Amino acid sequence: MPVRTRFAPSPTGYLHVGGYRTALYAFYVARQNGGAFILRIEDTDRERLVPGAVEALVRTFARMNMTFDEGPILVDGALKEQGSHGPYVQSARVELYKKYAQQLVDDRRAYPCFCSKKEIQTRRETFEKTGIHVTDLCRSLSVETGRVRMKNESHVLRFSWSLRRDFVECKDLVHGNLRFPNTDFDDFIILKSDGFPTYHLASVVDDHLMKITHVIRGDEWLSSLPKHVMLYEAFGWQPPAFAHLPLILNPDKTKLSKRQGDVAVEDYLAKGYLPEALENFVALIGYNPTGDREIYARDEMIRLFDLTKVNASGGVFNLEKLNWMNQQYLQKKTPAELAALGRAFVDDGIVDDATLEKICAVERTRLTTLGELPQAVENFLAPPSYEAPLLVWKKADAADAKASLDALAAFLETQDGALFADAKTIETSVMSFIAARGLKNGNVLWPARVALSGRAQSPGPFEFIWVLGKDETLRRLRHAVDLL
RNA sequence: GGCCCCAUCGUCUAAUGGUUAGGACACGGGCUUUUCAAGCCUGUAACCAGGGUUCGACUCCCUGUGGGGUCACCA
Repeated sequence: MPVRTRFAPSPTGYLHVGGYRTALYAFYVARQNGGAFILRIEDTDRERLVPGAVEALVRTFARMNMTFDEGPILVDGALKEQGSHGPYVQSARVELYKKYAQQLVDDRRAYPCFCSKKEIQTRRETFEKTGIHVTDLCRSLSVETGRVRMKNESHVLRFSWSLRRDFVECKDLVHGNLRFPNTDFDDFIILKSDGFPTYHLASVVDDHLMKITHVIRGDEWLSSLPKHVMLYEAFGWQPPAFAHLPLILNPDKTKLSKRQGDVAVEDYLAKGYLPEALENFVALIGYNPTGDREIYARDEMIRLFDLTKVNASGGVFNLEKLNWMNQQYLQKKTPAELAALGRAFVDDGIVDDATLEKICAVERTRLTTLGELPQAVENFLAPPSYEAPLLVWKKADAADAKASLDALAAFLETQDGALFADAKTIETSVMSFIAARGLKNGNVLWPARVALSGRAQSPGPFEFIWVLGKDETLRRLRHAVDLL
């Protein structure tokens, strides 16, 4: 049987990193087995519809270079569907859920309940106060009564939890075998009074109909697993394999939330994290194929991934490590690649392509995210502003600094364009100039760097000369001489 | 509170009964050096506790403790 996995989010308008990792693992499993990876939209909560959310989600996955084999896709900006198991948006499947819910009613595994929300609420409060469980009154209604009242009374459909055994046994790929005491479950709702299904019914029906082989989802669903197992049993369907993934946590170990930082993939993209770095990082929360390495290409992950080796415990989202990871990926890019990627962050009215590429070449080891590029550009292009004493190297004095800068400027003045071709050539020339004059490296290079950058800490002078070009270099050098 | 899940350095993890408990981030030191980065070398740092099982437990079992999740006509 071909492997089929799905990512089934409710459309909230952004992709939570926890959901993203779930999708990623499902993607790995599907790709590893040559199976299908499916996107299904769970929009059965009509009160929480977010306009445009599906489009946004599809675009985000595209930015993350993840493609679905089935599900909603964007064609010329319009939402379409691909795949032969659709529709893939649950709101378009309501009749299907009604049909299956009715089947359960016919089989006496579900029944209509006419209690109002208020009544239920009252019962719940009574239970909390007294410990006396008064529930499921409608279960004892006769089939005939139920059928009659259904015609003109508002009602929901409840699953009839039958107490035929002490435990519900469940299997999970990451947690192993689980058993839940049967006594804890009430008759949960499968079809709401607005005719829409609840998650439990919809996901079970869809996963079955869409021939999903591995249900991969977050740990927050673990406690409702028995409900789903019972639903499969009531329908007489073979349940898929389940894998409940550990939660991604805030630094304080609670479920990752907006309150404590960015939770959306879109946020990290906007800050200039590379998709492949984010993927690598997120994949490693809860799982590491070898344990002695951190950088894995996607192909490698697909090859090595093993659901049964996913950690059972939650993992903190460690921003420091993401930063390191992103830097690693940034350093592997060529200057041209960085410049192309960086264009999204720096307007071309501010810097031309050639200069941006030079700046990228120089800043490569200093960038944590692409979002820092504008500041880097600014640091190169804005006229330096500093106090004259900064120009003086700790082992020299002002007079020496002035003489050194003067000599350097004079030397560069005489050079033609060839010397300015690249930072390495500039370095070679300037270093031999320093040696020929019997000068000391620090005495020349420190003041030169400050004159060019205006800062105590910055990229080196040769890199500045290269980026700025001959004219601007000389201008800044002479300005420094004047200051001294 | 009921039920469920979880428990290795501060953090992410490796280890599937026998290791000086390994790697990575962060942090400290050093090298390189014109500064800052990057790079290289290196240091500090962990098996939650108590009982078992076993010749031998981080690994298996029990209990406790701690943390988390979930208890909706939300997913």
